[in-house]
Amino acid sequence: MTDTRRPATNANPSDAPSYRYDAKLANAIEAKWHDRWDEEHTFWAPNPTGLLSEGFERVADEPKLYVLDMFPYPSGAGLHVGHPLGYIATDVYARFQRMAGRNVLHAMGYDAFGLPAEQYAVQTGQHPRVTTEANIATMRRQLRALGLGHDSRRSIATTDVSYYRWTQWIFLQIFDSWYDQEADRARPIAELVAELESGARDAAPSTDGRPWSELDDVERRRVVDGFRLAYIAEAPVNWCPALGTVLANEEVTSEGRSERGNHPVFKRPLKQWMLRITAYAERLLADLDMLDWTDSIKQMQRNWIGRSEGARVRFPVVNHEGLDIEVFTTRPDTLFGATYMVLAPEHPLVDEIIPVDWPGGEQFDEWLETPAAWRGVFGADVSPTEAVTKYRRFATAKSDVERQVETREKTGVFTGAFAFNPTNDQPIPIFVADYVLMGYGTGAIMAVPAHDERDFEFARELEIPIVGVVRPPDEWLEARSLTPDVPAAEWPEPFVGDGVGMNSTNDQVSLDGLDTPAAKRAIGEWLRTSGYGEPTVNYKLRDWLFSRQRYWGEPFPIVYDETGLPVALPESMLPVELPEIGDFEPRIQAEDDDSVPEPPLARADGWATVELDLGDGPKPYVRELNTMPQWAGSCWYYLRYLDPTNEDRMVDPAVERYWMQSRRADGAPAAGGVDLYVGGVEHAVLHLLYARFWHKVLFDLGYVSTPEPFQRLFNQGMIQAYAYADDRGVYVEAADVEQRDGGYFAGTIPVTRLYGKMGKSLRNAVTPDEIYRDYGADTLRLYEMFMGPLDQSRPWNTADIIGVHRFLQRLWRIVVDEDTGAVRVSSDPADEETRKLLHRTIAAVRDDMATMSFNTAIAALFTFNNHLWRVVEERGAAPAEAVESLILMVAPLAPHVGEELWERIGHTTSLTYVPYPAADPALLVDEQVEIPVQLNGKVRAHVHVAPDADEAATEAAARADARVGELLAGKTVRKVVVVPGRLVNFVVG
RNA sequence: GCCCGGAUGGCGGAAUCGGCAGACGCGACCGACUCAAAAUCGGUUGCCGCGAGGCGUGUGGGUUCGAGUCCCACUCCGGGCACCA
Repeated sequence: MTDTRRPATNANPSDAPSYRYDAKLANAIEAKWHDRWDEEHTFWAPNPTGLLSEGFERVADEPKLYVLDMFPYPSGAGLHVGHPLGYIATDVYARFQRMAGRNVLHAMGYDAFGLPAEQYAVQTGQHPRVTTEANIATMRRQLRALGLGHDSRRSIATTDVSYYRWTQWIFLQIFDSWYDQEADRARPIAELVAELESGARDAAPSTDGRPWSELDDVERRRVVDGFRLAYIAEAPVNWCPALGTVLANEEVTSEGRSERGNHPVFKRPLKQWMLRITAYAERLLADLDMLDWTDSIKQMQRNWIGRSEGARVRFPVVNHEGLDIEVFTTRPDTLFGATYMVLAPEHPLVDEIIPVDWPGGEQFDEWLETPAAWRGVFGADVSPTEAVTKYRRFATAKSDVERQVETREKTGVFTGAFAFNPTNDQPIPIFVADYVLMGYGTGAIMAVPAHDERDFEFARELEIPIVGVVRPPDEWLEARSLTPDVPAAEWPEPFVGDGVGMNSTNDQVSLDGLDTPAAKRAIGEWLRTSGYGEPTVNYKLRDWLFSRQRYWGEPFPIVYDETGLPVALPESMLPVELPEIGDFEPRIQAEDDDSVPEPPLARADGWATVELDLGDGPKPYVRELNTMPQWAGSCWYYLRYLDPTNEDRMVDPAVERYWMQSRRADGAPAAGGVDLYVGGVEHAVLHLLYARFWHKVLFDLGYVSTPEPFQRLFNQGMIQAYAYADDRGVYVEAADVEQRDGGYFAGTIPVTRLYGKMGKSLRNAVTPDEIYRDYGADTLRLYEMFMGPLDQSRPWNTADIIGVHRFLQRLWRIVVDEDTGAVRVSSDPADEETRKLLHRTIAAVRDDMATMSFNTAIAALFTFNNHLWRVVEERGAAPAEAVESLILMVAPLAPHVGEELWERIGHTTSLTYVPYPAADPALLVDEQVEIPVQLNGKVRAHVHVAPDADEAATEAAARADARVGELLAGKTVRKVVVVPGRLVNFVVG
């Protein structure tokens, strides 16, 4: 196999026929049609109203279709052939749907804010705007060459001031909203203020019990700010010193490194903007059911949201009247078995509960002396405070990477304090251990070692009592050679499944004998009545950390007054333009530097502070100096495509309704507005979760009409490629590798073949430009669609391209004489065979195009193309009806050749809106079908029958066949299975 | 560890409901054209076997007249999550 050798398609062009479809001709045709489409505004999709409504009457009766790509980040690296796969697919689909009578909206924009542009700008010393615009121009040119049918009027970049003005506007809507739990939706903050003022809502829970009327202005603002969907919080955040910025949880890998750049990330407390995505956890989870997404993506979102049902339980701290430690547990039924508690090292209550000395003596009967192991490994003479302090230092010094790599041996230290197990008032010790995470639940747990792996391990380590409160099923015990009377402390491992309650009775409640679900209900009831807790639902999802210490992002439309509290700028002051500064470099910090990071915008002289009149006279204000994360702009671009020139609104409501009110395949109203969204699986949680969240806020506030943005999501696979490394493991340029003598060689150096992502790092990138040069864009399009199913990853193999190129050559040759350039199409009617094959092809291709099975659509077109070529060879020309249909069917896949041939056979207008061929059902049925005859399930003969022959007729036809007669001679037929139209099977003895 | 997805010729891949495995393309082989080669065109091509025939969809079992497709148990590969109480 010679993957990398370029077939000499045009090796000797001077010798080839003058009018052959080769790369040179293809390039000329393609350039011509790009210009024509631009001039004729071929792909402009009219809106029902507004500036882009010209020509709407033409499509007023057509159903709309909104096809969307995940818009690209315009990187400086340029494209390789893997990048446009999804764009080609959506273009083929959109072109097909236009011909099938839909008003199709398909546009392309650029997600242009963000880290890489800024880093590149820093490296080259140029302003990020300059490099970004250059990158966009390059990418536009490369994508234009593919002939993508986008409505160019709707192209936006998130960095356009006219775009991010509305990103800022949306942020203001989020800032000016709160989540009404009873109504289960976001509402304007003004309505909350009204409720607080009228007394309809009690401010007390957030003000130490003081009523609204007794609060001063600043206190009132604090209360209201505490409700907002966008709020400032001092919280442990992901700090990436190497990038000089904080990151969202979603941007940190499981190895505790930044997704961009793979730098270490540390937790540190910082004051940052947060968006209250957690308020939407349940809806983000539940509404997944309405979407046509793959199960795996839905599952990834479900896992990220991480819903679990359980209970909150409050444990009173011994000797601290009124102080409770609240925990979340999914197994409240094991509460009687809680023999200790654990707080996360960062838990705020740790400092409050630590006693001066280790408990001992008469203090507690059970704990005559604090065991040495509980005091930590820091020496026997340290105090509880010292032990905990040292342990905390030990825990935080471990980076997330180390926590990951280590064998997860449980470590921890006793705080010296106790809490009462509320079921029996027994004091249980409270530990600090880093196996409990501050970021989940309440940052504290009740530990039930008999029924939890981690607690069991920890309890074994520190010799803490293990009390079984769930009797395992007999099989579990038998598998471990245990009997029911063996105490849990002697089990080899904890029992974590469902069983039957035991040792769980007090004066008020008994779980003994109850199965686990019943026990959960009973203890939930008891918690509620006793006041110790209540059943609840907990989510892994955290609020979205929304500020970044970067230059190249959207400025917040926020200023701070003398109180230090945030003030939203009025809509009339938008946009807040990104100021020009000389030095946009982030301040990179050392890993141990814990000074407050300085955002680049702090260096914007004359901008960072500003005098404004926000209604109470001119006053000095300090601007918010952080910028928004890259995800902000990508959260709503699909809405701006709808109405990109609207200066008064984010999107006109009538336009929004027109494009976003959708129906599902079965005709039912869809939850999401975008009919088809195609993109890579890498955005499964980040972008797709954030965009759904923003959409739901906008839905609650009445700015969009659907609860979800994207009805159908399609994840295209990745184009991968072989890569080659020498014996040092260094990658060599894949294009230079040859296969010979059963091995691979770069020159004379033997190399080994590997397989992976296409790109610079593996030195195996193939660029679209080289494929245009050697074959043309239509060949590239066709090849990418023919490689395999769109949702699968598949290897690029340049050698295979020749196949689809030959297809186009043959198609061309059917219509155009290669030597003379003359068009040859016969006006004679097509023969029977051709017509039947044509209509069968139409039926198959239409079907496949609608389901995006482009690879099999192309296979069917190959077959028909080959047939028509034989007709041309036999008769000198192919019948016009067949040629026209073939051109129209190929056109969405290879639009330039399609248009050119369409024009050459005599049409003067683009085929973009010509109806896609429809199959005549009468031509799809055969007079005779050949069906197999099996003996004991093995095919032994074939017979011809009418397609509608019934069982008896089919069996009779089979028996009448001479070959079948021979086979059955002398055998006893025990059973005959007849599937009319499919087969006959004789079961013989 | 948990949750998804996948495994079919030399290669990419086809195969509605369980009903002729390998459509279509690449490659390979043979032939036409050519002084020759490339390009182009035509034919052959799952494996074993001269043939009759046999064997074949990751492995082992099962259901069925019939299994790539359904069920059970596994292997390997890819992706996601991971001390989530």
